[in-house]
Amino acid sequence: MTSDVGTRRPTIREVARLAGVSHETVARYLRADTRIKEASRERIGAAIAELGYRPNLVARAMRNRRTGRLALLLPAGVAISSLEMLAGATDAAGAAGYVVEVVTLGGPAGVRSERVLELADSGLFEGIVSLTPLPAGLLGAGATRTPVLVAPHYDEHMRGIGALADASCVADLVEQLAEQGHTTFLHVSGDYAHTSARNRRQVYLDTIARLGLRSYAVVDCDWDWRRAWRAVLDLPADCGVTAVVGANDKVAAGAVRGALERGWRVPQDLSVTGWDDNPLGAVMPPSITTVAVDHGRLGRAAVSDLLALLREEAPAADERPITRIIWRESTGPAPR
Amino acid sequence: MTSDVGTRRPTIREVARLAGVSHETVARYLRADTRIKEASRERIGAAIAELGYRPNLVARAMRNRRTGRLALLLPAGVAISSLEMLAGATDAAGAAGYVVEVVTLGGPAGVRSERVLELADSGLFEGIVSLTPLPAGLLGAGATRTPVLVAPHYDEHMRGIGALADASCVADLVEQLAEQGHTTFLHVSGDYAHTSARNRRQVYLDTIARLGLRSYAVVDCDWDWRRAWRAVLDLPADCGVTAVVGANDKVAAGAVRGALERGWRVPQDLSVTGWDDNPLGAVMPPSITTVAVDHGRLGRAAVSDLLALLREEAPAADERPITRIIWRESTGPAPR
DNA sequence: GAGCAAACTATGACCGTTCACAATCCTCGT
DNA sequence: ACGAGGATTGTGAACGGTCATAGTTTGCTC
Repeated sequence: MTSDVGTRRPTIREVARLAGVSHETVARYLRADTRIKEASRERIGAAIAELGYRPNLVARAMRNRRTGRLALLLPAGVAISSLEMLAGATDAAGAAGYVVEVVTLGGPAGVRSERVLELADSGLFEGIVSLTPLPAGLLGAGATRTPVLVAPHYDEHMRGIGALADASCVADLVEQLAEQGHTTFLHVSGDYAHTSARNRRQVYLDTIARLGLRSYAVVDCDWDWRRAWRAVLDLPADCGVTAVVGANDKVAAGAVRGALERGWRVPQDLSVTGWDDNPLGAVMPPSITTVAVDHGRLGRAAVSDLLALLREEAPAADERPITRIIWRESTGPAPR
Repeated sequence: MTSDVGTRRPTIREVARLAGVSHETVARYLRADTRIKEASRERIGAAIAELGYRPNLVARAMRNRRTGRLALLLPAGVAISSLEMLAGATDAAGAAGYVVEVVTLGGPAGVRSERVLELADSGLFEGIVSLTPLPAGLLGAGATRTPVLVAPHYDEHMRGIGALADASCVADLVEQLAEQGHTTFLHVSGDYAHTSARNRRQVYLDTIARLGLRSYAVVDCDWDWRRAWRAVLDLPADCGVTAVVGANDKVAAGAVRGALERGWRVPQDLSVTGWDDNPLGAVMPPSITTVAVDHGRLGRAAVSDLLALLREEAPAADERPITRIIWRESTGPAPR
């Protein structure tokens, strides 16, 4: 096979000339058309091998309007929170014969919208999944000529919302702790600019109220473990708090650290829960009870929904919860 | 602006007709050619706005052979180890006006090579960065018509090699611990199928030998924290080990857990080091001394090198180390 | 107001594939 | 030997831009 960097690639017509057939017959060969004489088939195959021919997908896409590619939009400057989500998305796309392109969108909102429109009309993609919200105008019927699906998992700053901010597990956590005798709780929170942080606090407060429990305080930690640490260190000895609900594993670990530093045992004197299932949380002494979020499934679902949109089918409903509590050493029965 | 999903997009010629100029003048307008009369410019701008015209990048790429896209190859089924690396790659590409497409390659080696060739000749990409090694045949001069750069950071199973497996920091760790009086060490290792695990062990052993220190044992932990935990629990009381070098944060945390469980204090009785800078490692009591690896820079460098290849420039050398030790509470002077 | 260069604009081919349709080649039955 | 009709193949026009080149205006000088 002859080929060199920079050399013009052989075209379907050159293959055809070498094989002694018309270019269209070669095209038929390439699309595995069965109605080709065995003799032609062999000559074409030989010609392709000899020239090292490979189809030009750009030309094909131009004629076809089928590119086999989906775009995954991310706001620039903010890392996607989860690789699993990306992996899930590429998996789902791959299974359907699509390839995913990760495109980052930079600049102010106006510029970003403009780029989305460009992408949607670029002919490069059959569909677009955006992990960041888009201006309403872009989504109205007919605003773009390519289906655009906004995955309802992140806000414009890639802060989890929707399913990612679903805090219902907090209710389970509090309920189960209450069953183990805990009555006075403390919540160490995330940054309230994050919907997930707000929701966790709210469900915490609601559940406390619903079950007639007591919340000693909600500490605004801004995801910063030092504040959770400080808060636990500063708890009055008679505050009665026996359980801390953390907005994520980091603040939970901060709370654990504070407790240990003042001589409290975890969980004998204080139970602590986290969120995110950081792998180290399973190892550190004590290992941390946490909530695992199935990001991979969210990614797969986003792409599946887009593909459904492309095929004009109804999106597949998936009622399974994407969060799941993992009970570990940091929680136990209330003292006494 | 009139536009509907599925509607054919307006072409440059329709814009030209509406503006009363030739299609080529519109093309000049689009490429910001300055030599256009103000009057024409205005009419063209108005026509573009009215029709909602946006250029078809596929058609442009076909004529141009310039797509502005780079492919980033990953073996399917293996999650990329680091988002930062991906973020770095897209950053570097974005800065140069390119967009990165993440393509996963599945199947056995033969099929994968074939897909790489297809991609290289597809006309879709101006260059390809592969994070997984490719068969030697694909890389020889002229095997493909598109530059392919294999980033030397991962092996075929996405296990870190090259810079990612650089274990030279282990020498620094051991040296500094020796300066603090430590003489007898233990290494809790990773899976030796990983070059990084092998290198860390080797540099550990070499440094121990070079400095005339003693290695009590190398424990084959396979990245499993339970084995590190067990190993520390089972250390004879008189073994003399005062420092544990862990192949990553998880086994390090396992070692810490083992030490605490048998009543040893960390770092007063036992110093422990990890690797990877897991964020929880900074919080857990004691916080873990670790090695941070700058994945983002590796991603940026891979793309920069590819772009240099495209421009036929020499790749920019960057001699800064990508690893950096972060000293934390889990290490301290040797006891007594 | 003719002459000329510079500024601007138009024309038609071309990139590599697929599509729609037309043409040719066989294989039979009669 | 001939026509029918299926099997196979060929032809030329699209797709929507850019390139190369040629053509038309315009502005200026004398």
